[in-house]
Amino acid sequence: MNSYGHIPEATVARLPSYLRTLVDLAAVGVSTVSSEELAELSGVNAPKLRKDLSHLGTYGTRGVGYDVDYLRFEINGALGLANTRPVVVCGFGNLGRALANHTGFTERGFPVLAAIDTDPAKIGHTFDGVPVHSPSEIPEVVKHHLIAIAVISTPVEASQGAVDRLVATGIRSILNFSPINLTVPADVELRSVDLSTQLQILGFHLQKAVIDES
Amino acid sequence: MNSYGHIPEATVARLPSYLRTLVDLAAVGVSTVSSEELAELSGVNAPKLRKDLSHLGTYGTRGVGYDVDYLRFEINGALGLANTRPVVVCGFGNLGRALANHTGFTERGFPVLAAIDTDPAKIGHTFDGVPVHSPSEIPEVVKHHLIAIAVISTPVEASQGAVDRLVATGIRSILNFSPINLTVPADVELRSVDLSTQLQILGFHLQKAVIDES
DNA sequence: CCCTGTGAAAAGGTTCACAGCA
DNA sequence: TGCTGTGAACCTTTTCACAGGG
Repeated sequence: MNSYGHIPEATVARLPSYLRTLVDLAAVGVSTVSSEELAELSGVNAPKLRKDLSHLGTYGTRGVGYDVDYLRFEINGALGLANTRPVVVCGFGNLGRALANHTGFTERGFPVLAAIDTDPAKIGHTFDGVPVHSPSEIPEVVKHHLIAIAVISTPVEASQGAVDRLVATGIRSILNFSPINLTVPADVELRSVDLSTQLQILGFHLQKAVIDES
Repeated sequence: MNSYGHIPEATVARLPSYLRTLVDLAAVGVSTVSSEELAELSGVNAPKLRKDLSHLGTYGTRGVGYDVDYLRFEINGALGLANTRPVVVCGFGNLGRALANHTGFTERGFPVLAAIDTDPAKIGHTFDGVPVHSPSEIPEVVKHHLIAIAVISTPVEASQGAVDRLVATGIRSILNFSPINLTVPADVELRSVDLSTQLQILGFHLQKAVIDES
């Protein structure tokens, strides 16, 4: 029942990285870690890490550091990972299949329990344990698997339609990989990851480096 | 030779989205667009869009709006997309293959010209036009294809090693998809996209919504 | 003495109202 | 009049220095 006060968005975005580092440390048998070490391994600076953790509570021991298992438990709780969130993948092409197979999803409490695709050759079959359904079956699939989150990996032409169907069945969390700006009601949380956008940002800095040299 | 002054990072991150919208508008035959429309279609508000564009230059016409083709040309130039940047994909598993096939990469000037993998069954073969090489061939591959950017889609255990090899051959732009915090020299730009991090952020807000209701 | 937790300052980003040009 | 471009206010995030408990 801890409500964790108010955690800034920038902090929330970094918590998964800290959690990953803590899991790795625990696997290697480390039981205590300083903010300096944890920050270094997580790719941030120490004051930022401490400020981030201070928003969750005071889980460290002055003069010592943080207990790996305890901090791990607390971040896990803050992120709501105590609960498993079943996921449906919409669009079972190359990317969709890669995502459905992504072990990191299941490992972190986001099992992909079903996929949606329009290809009759795929519908009704199961690939790597993931059953493929037609778009018309979305309501049943969502209800049956208690789906909490939808991943969009359809071609761009199909993504807005898929989102509309999902929203109509009550889905309120969507992770979009198709390169298009989707429209959702205000109470639906949509996060978009455009793979080429990342390359374009890298491209910008490459070019800037050349200009700066001249 | 336009150096574009100094463009804030937050603006750079949004330019690809504006560019995408402009390309779509041009495809539908729209030749002029207001900041209000362009912002709406790009998923931002109008003042933010105008402020972003003001960092590139004054490309609009007061009382009228922006010329779609001209603005598209300018953003393209600002992002350095006038040049093609050949890409190598390291780790040719499910995700690597999906990325290598991703049409958005080639369309936006980032052709995937080669892949690297340790699997002897893949090395020496070509999949969907992408030749697969062994890690030891990285220097030759980079030189031969004038590779500018590397994408990491290896298992976590292999990613730091792959990055080290790439950096040694002179690669200075890396897009990492493996869920681990990689270490690179200060002059190498590393961007990381952890797919499960995005789900965890969605999970956080899901949980918060439940708490807020109580 | 060591390392965490935090207030205060600085930097970066967003919003707004409106000046100014077509 | 209409819509862009921008200075100023506001908010968020980061940084820093150090207070304070083990």
